[in-house]
Amino acid sequence: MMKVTKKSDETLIAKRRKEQVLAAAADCVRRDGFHRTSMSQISAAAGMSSGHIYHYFDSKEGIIAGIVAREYNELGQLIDEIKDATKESDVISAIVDQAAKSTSRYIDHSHASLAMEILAESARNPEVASLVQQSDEEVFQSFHNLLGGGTPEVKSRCEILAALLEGLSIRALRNPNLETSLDKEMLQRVVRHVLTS
Amino acid sequence: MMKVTKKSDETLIAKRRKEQVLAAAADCVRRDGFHRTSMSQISAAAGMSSGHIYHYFDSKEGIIAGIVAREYNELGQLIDEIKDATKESDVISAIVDQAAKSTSRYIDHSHASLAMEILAESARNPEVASLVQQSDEEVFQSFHNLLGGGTPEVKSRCEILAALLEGLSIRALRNPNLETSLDKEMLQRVVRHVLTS
Amino acid sequence: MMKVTKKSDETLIAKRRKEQVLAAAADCVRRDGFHRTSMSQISAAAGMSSGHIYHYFDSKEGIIAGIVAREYNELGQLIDEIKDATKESDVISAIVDQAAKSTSRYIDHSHASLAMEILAESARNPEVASLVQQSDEEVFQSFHNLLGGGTPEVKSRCEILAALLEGLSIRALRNPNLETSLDKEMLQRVVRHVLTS
Amino acid sequence: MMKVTKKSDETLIAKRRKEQVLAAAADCVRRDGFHRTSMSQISAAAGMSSGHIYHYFDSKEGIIAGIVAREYNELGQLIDEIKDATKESDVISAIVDQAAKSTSRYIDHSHASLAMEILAESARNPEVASLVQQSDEEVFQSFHNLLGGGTPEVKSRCEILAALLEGLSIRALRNPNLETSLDKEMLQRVVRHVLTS
DNA sequence: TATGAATGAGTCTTCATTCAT
DNA sequence: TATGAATGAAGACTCATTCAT
Repeated sequence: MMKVTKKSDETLIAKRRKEQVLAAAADCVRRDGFHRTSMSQISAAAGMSSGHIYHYFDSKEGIIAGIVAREYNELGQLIDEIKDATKESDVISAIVDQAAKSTSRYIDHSHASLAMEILAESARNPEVASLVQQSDEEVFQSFHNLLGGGTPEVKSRCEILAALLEGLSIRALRNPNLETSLDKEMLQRVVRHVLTS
Repeated sequence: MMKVTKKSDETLIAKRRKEQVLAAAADCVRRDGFHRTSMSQISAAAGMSSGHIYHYFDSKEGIIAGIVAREYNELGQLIDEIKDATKESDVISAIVDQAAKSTSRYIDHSHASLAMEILAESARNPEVASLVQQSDEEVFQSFHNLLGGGTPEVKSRCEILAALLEGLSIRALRNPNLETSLDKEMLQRVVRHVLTS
Repeated sequence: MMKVTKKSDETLIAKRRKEQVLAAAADCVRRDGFHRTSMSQISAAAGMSSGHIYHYFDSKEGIIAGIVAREYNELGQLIDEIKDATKESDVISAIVDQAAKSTSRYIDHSHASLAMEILAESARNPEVASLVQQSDEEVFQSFHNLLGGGTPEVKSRCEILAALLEGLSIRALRNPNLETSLDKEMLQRVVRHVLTS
Repeated sequence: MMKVTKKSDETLIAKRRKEQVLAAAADCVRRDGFHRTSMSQISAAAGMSSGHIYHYFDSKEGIIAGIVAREYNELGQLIDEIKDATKESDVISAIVDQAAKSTSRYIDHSHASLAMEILAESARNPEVASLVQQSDEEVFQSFHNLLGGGTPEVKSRCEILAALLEGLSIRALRNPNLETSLDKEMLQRVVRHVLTS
């Protein structure tokens, strides 16, 4: 059911329209969750009739898929930033720096909220699951390359690092005072330890 | 709306019935998520008419609350196990051991799935949020006590440790091969480092 | 469906129990109306389990019938009072006096409320309708007798008088200030005029 | 909850659709009463899907409010007719004539039935009550004006007149032979007496 | 007699989706 | 392209009634 409509032969205008819908939908979902967001909410937020949305997306699930893809694009940019930074410092430091910078993003309620929504959805919905997993694989591939190949050891380090950072989103939801409890320098030292120990 | 009905003056039978409903509902939610689980599914799974469920719970939201509470009870037991273990070894080792043992639980798809569902829900639903946050506070309180009081430093260590472990659930959903990628001994070393560095 | 259970071979205790239920039910209905009054409300108000009510009444509709009958019994008493009064004054004056005394009853919100409920019900429910109509006939019969027989003229006077008095209940619901707007002596003069003009 | 949706900026088509629903709903209510009329009955009678009715009304209660308002509009027209008639005769006679003409309307089972339903509802439902009371006030205002101002005396005459006429609806339900029992000329004389005595 | 646990049909309401315009 | 009227299936919840105890 949930097809990501092919991007070929799409006019530029159509692309913009789709992005407009996805941005609006993502906002709604961050606020209310997938299941509490209705097509009419999305259409209102996107400034477009609900019927017309079906010209760009096959179904509500298609929009979900679009949101997930959109989310991973942002992650891809993170990797690129790290690559750029390696021109001026060693890889480890570049990653540690980037991790430090990302902390606030992971802790942000709005981000955490959407992340949980996507993960919960991926646990039931095979199509969302495969999207999530493919995207994750790509990101990790890039990451392994940065760290000199996907040896088992590097892979494990990456997983632990990712768990730690993404886990911050969970902590943010469970503990509203996380921001004050968490010592960011301690976190940074742990990150470095994970990558180097 | 969503009140956890008081446990006082409930007959033993009523308690069993409620638990029967909660167990069934938790299964459904793990499989399909809150919003895709209908009351009639729950009633079928619980072997009870849908109408009768309302003798034990005020609403579907009440059931959600029950599931959340149930989940935290299990966590309380983990803490107790750690306390017991401290009679035979030092606290740090007891925690590290318990963390190692818990790893597979966090990685378990069924656990991760329910956890994300609860977290996603808590991000929109203030009543679930407050339940989640209160429970978390209690658990952390016990934890701080084990580690000799809630100094800022200890608090931060605990947060980082929790992020790391709970983050494993996220990794499990994003990477189906996590089990093979993750070096558990490396993880154990990191856990110890977080607690002692 | 709606049978008035036979009164023969009922124990005295049973009668009291039925009355207890009817009194409770009438209160509920006055407050909430037939359709918004649940059997469990009635059972709570009557101090009796809901299941047990079915020993005395065949159905919820049977209770309605009981309430209607109960209401007319009260009306019969009014007639008796008039009869008594005719021993000391002429019939017309006795009626006018009784009408004056009844005014406040017709205006009472609680009475008006139950009356409308019964009338509305009688408009749909043939069994309630026949109960209402039979009772009304009986009351009017007595009334005609008081006034020297049911000649067409007397019948019409009675109808007009009844419309006027019962119409006060409608006015009470439509105008919460009826009590102050209505000049009771004017009303009394009109009543006398209806009977004598 | 029960808002009468604003009539401004409604398309003509929407108005017709709403009227279509209200007419259908009023029919259903006359036949079965509010509580026994289901939304699916209304939708069937209105020739419209049940879901679509919610484009025009917020809830079933909103439909009730609409029916009440509709009923009072008709009453407003009565007043207008009286005003027109005063150009050709004195006020009293105009009112007496109109009252005579209205008699059959008040006696009509279908009218009486809906009136009782509305009154019964207004006795429990504050929002219906306020609608009913406001409308009544407006109608009485016009009426007082016709009779040369709202002096206490005039007010009382109006109340008694209204009680008499509206009370006919009650009589119609209690006595199916009212039409033959009631001498309409006698009634007319009483009406004139109420206004002039 | 008396209870209240249990049922399941029925209610209002929402919402993804379609389609005439 | 674009609208939004229209559908109807599905959902949470209520409640009269039954029945084992």
